[in-house]
Amino acid sequence: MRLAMSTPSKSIICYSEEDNELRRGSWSVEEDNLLINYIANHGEGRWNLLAISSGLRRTGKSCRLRWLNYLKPDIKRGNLTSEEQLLIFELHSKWGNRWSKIAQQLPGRTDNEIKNYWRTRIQKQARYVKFETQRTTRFLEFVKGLQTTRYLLKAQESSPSAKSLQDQEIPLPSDGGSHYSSFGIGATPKTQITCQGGLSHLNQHEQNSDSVHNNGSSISNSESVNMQNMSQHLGCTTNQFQALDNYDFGICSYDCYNLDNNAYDMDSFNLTATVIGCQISETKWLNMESECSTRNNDEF
DNA sequence: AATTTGCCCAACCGCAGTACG
DNA sequence: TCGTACTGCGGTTGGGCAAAT
Repeated sequence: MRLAMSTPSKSIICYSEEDNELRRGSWSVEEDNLLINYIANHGEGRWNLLAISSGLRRTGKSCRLRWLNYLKPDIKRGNLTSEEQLLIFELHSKWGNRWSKIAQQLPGRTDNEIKNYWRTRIQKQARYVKFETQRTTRFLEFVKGLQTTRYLLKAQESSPSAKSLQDQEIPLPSDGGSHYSSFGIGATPKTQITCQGGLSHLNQHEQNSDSVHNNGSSISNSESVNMQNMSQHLGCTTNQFQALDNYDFGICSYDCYNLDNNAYDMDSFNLTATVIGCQISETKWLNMESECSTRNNDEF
């Protein structure tokens, strides 16, 4: 027989006194007191014996966990300080998900607490990076579109009989232009209008570039895209856009921090690092938490 | 005011290592 | 040496709560 039981923090489902089945879920105040008193008299350890002898209808594992993560007198409560957070980052960069080892370096903090902290912060971080990744992917698609446009221009130059560019249907990257419209560029059936903003830029570029760089196969460093122009297309300020280049989502910055050993949603980190290859400082990492939630609210 | 969504965190689960008979 | 029990660890789940809609 099961019944709902309330505790100071949450209601739980547990088993009634009539049966002898093990209890699960949240601990009651009475159970806590029982455990505290038992350990005060007999000490920690031998958890299975403790579970039986104390009269608690819990597993030894459950008793141990309750004691180590909650009842132990030296456990610290409250938010992690900035120093503790930085220490966690530093230790995690060294040891990865060795939570208990990390917790040993933070007196009063449990491995469970650190693990939870890491998980929630990393999830936020992953969402942030996904946002930037999407934006960056659109940017790269846009650049590819410019390359295609330039290729067609070259083709036109070498073939006087070719149709004028304004009359041509310019192939668009992947989904046929949705990326462009997502930049805030007018998405019209005449997709060349979409590309014209880039064309004027490219034409100017080509005047300044040598023939090697203008073979249509790549965009060289000297042909770096006009940042102001691109940031407008991307729907962000130039500073925001340039800031992307200052992020390194942990792959090699932060003490050669390696995200591959993280079990959480790290795909986006690696992807972004591959695409952007930029840098982020420690303080940016910490501060991005708030920025992330703001952006998510604004953009999604 | 009601409902939904997301965050936080306590607790559980499964596995691996160790101790012991 | 082997089997079993115990312990510890990392990953995951689920409920409460507050903010957002």
